[in-house]
Amino acid sequence: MDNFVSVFPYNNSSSSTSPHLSLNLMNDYSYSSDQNNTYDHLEDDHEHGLVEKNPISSSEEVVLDHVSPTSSGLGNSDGNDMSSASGSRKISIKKGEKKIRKPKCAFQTRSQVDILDDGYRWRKYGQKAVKNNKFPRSYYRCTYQGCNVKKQVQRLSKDEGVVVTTYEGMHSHPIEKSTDNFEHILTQMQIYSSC
DNA sequence: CGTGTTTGACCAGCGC
DNA sequence: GCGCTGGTCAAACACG
Repeated sequence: MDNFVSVFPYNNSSSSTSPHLSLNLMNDYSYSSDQNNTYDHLEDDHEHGLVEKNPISSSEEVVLDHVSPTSSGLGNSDGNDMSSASGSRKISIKKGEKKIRKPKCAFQTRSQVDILDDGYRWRKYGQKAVKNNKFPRSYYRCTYQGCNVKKQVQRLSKDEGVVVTTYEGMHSHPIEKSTDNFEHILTQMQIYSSC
């Protein structure tokens, strides 16, 4: 099966497959554990006018959700401090020091498959059942040496056709295999967002 | 044999 | 303090 991926706009009004490509990008670095439906709020954000439209070309459209990133973005995203080869799992956070959350980019795609072939090589390192969602969330990490980009993939239970992909970090290396559409999308993500 | 997946366990944060 | 939840680890396993 080949990866049919149609990225769709948030407005469900145009749920019929539109010929043009539209990407919904959410800069989401601040969700916490009380956010049961992690991404449900994003639709609301869309209505709150947080969306910038950045028409890239005649055939593609990027819809950005900007949630005021604290840091200046993922410019130094290769500094994913999570990966300590020394066995300590979590980041140790000093007292009184606020937890630094990595900016995340999340976007929804309407896809038959969960895994988007974005040209990078990913290794799955976990899967968890998510509250209020009958589909599990999968955790992937880029296998490129020194690249600690992570992504989470989750299918919405209220719309099984929708896959939410959350990227954390930015790749410090070129795409390994070219996939035209996604390469474009990722490039735009890196340009237009601070993710 | 190298690479990727599965899955149970572990840990930390948060709310009550 | 306790339980719930999300995120990660790592051993076992599968596959080309």
